[in-house]
Amino acid sequence: MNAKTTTAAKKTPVKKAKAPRAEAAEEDGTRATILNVAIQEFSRHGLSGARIDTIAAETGANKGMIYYYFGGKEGLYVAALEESYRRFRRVESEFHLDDLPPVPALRTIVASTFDYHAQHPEFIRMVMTENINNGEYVRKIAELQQINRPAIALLDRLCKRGIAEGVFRSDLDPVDLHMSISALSFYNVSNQHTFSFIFGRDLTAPAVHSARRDSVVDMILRFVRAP
Amino acid sequence: MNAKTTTAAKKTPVKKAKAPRAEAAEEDGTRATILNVAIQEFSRHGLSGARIDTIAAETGANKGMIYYYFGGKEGLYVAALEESYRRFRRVESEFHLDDLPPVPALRTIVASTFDYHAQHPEFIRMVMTENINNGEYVRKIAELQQINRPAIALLDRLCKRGIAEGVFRSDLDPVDLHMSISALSFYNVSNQHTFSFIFGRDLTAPAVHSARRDSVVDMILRFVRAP
Amino acid sequence: MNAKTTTAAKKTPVKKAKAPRAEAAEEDGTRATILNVAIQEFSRHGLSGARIDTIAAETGANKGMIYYYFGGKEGLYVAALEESYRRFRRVESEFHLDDLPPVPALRTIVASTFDYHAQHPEFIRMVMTENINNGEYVRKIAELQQINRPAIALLDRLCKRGIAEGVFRSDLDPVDLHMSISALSFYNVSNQHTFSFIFGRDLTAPAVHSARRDSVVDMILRFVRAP
Amino acid sequence: MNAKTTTAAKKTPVKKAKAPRAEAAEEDGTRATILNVAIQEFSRHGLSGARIDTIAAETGANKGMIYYYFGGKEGLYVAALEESYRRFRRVESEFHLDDLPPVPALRTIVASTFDYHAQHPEFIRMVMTENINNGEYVRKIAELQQINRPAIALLDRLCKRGIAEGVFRSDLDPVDLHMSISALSFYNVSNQHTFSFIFGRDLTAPAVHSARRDSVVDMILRFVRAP
DNA sequence: CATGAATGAGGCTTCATTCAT
DNA sequence: CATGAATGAAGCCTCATTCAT
Repeated sequence: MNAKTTTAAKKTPVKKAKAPRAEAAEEDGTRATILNVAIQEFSRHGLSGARIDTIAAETGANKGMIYYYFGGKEGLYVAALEESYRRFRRVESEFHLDDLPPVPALRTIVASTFDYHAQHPEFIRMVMTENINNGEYVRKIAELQQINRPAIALLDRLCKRGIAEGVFRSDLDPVDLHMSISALSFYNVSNQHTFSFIFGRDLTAPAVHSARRDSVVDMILRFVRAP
Repeated sequence: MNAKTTTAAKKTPVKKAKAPRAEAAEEDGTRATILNVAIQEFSRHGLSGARIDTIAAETGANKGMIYYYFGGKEGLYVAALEESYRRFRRVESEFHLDDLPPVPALRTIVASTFDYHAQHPEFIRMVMTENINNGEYVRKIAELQQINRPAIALLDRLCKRGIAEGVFRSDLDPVDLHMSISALSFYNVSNQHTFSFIFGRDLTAPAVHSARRDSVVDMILRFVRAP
Repeated sequence: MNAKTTTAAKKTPVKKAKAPRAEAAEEDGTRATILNVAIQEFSRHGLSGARIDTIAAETGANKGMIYYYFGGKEGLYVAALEESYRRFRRVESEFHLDDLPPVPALRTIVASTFDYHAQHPEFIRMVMTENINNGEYVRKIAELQQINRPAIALLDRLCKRGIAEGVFRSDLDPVDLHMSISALSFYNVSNQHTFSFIFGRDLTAPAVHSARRDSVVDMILRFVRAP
Repeated sequence: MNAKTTTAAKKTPVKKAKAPRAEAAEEDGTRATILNVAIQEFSRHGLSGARIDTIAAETGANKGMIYYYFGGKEGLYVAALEESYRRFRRVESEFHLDDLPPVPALRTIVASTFDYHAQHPEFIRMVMTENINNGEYVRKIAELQQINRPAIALLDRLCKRGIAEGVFRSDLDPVDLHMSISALSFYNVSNQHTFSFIFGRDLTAPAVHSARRDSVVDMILRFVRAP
């Protein structure tokens, strides 16, 4: 069900996930190269705008390899989407915030999340693309919930700690909080082109970026603070 | 040049904005019908995923009419994008908040904006699509800044009033505030498919929607409140 | 750029001159077949009148192959034009006139050139077509001057020899002479349809053809003869 | 049989040659304007390359007018072709050479013809185009032979006079002579683009033009001269 | 595994022509 | 006569996919 569930599923044998691949995909090898190039291409142009030819050309490999490893365009897209999420969420497991008091810890999370979004536009664009696709392909990634769980878990622990210490409001919902942090971080990247043009404020300029980050951190902190 | 950035733009007359059309485009007539259908198609599938044939078929008109009125796919896309913005922003001019105190006024703005985003996913998707396109086409819409100005102006007046009355912090930036409101409203629509799947929370469910709206309103109000 | 001067030439690889083709193009293989058919089609209908679909159909190959090998209609046209010149000029290198006295040698050249034009209307028509195109495409053929050099070189040697022997006028210009021979040979083919109709003289009739050839040979010989 | 003999002759009523037009077409009025523009367009791009839209646009009139006056693209093309011939041949009737001795008279004819060709590339291009069309449309112009008769008649009288005076060879054929003069004059215009590029000699440069004219005049005179 | 060649469906666009007013 | 709008056929080109080697 990985590749080729939608269109023209007639003849493809779909040898999925062949080759002794480790879970990490930044390894070398043809398969990994294709995946890296695919993430770039799909994030730049979306699913329909991406070109198999371009991916093959930039990979240096032959087009047949894409079909061999991923079964087709959609299979490759799903793999690229999954890998994007995987890389993006990997960072959260690297936070070690349990030694920090809740407020500085949250401050760190928000600021880091905000920055990390800006540093990974290809992930933001993959997610935008997938939402344009109505999430049709993301549903095929079985492990996706699991991949994203740590992000919520981290906030959950922090909320509990902050509430216990009396510095956070007691009615916080970690998912809701995660959503706010995500929204404020995501938008800055996802809408940067239209926003920049319309309001004449270049969101990638360092000063603008950090002012906005401060504002976002401030907003979140005011939101959670106990009355 | 607005339309026909691609091929053989030499001889095509591309009679843009023909026909005595009023600024409103919800009128009938072939041109208006095409535009309405195009907004649906582009917002559903993006620029590269949209199909001229589909638009023509659903319009009931001949495919050539698209070229007659809009010069080509890109010309039509730009027109659809502009019209989307125009319709979306039209609502703001209908707010009459000067009689309300600043806090209720802002509460109204945020809640309305949040709801209005949810009610107009085709606009959100157009903007997402255009950002996937790196804002390449939005730049061709000369009046866009002007179309969006009232949104800022409204907030600007409100901030000044709230600050004068001592109920808002004195360091508010209307554009920054607008951005936060937009981000929190936008994300709920733009990322609904991935978010729903990953966190198992259907953002379109009325209860979820209004809980989230309350949270967003709350967040904005806490943010602006004078200390 | 050779091929794809029109649309979206961004990503197209346009692998020109692929396949281990020898300089001769009358070989078989898809590429060669397309080229041969294209020469017929373009010479019959000109650039704008030629049909890619017709060429593909007569080739028996898939339409995509034309784009694969030649990048597009214009790329194919340029290749067909170049190949036409190449074939046409190949004959001159097969003359071995150095053993003949100047006058018979020139007589041979003129008569052969005249006949050769009549036997290769597709070349004449390609050249006409290209002149209708203002020579826009011929300029893209880097080797064209080189391809045509032998024709002048042959006449140059002959003129020098004739002058040295005192049988030719001393003020001959080989390029001018070439032009006269070409003009008189070319016109008979290029204008045959209009001329035939207007003056009721079928230039392809053997008797008419050879009478005209004699007249042309005579004209050139009288022109070069030493006083 | 003027317009619409070939394609899609289904429904067109073909109101040919309406409007009280004089034989001359340089008059003003919509019909004449269309014809003038059409000569330019067809001579520039050939029959298949010419665009009805372009002609209409440059005429300033509506496309329907072309159909009204000429029945369609082919009808207009035939009319443009006829008018081109008519204008081109008009000049010959203006020669008054009976007072000149045969040799100067012929010299005048050749030089004038040569120059006149260079001054009327649109005529040369119309004739090229029509030959690419295999003379399919020229046959529909009933008066064409008659239009071209004076050119031969002029030469015929001159040949007879020159022969009678003993200055011309006695075996001259006026049609053959006309053909030689035409060929040498025509080629300089018809093949100028390819020739210029290949041999690096700009045939439109005044010095090149007159040197070539001298050569052509010389060639014809040597050809006719009595032994 | 890897490659170059081939395929076919479908996409965007053009253009001569016609129609209603 | 004149116009703007409409039509439909056909044109060129792209692209995911497959195949033979």
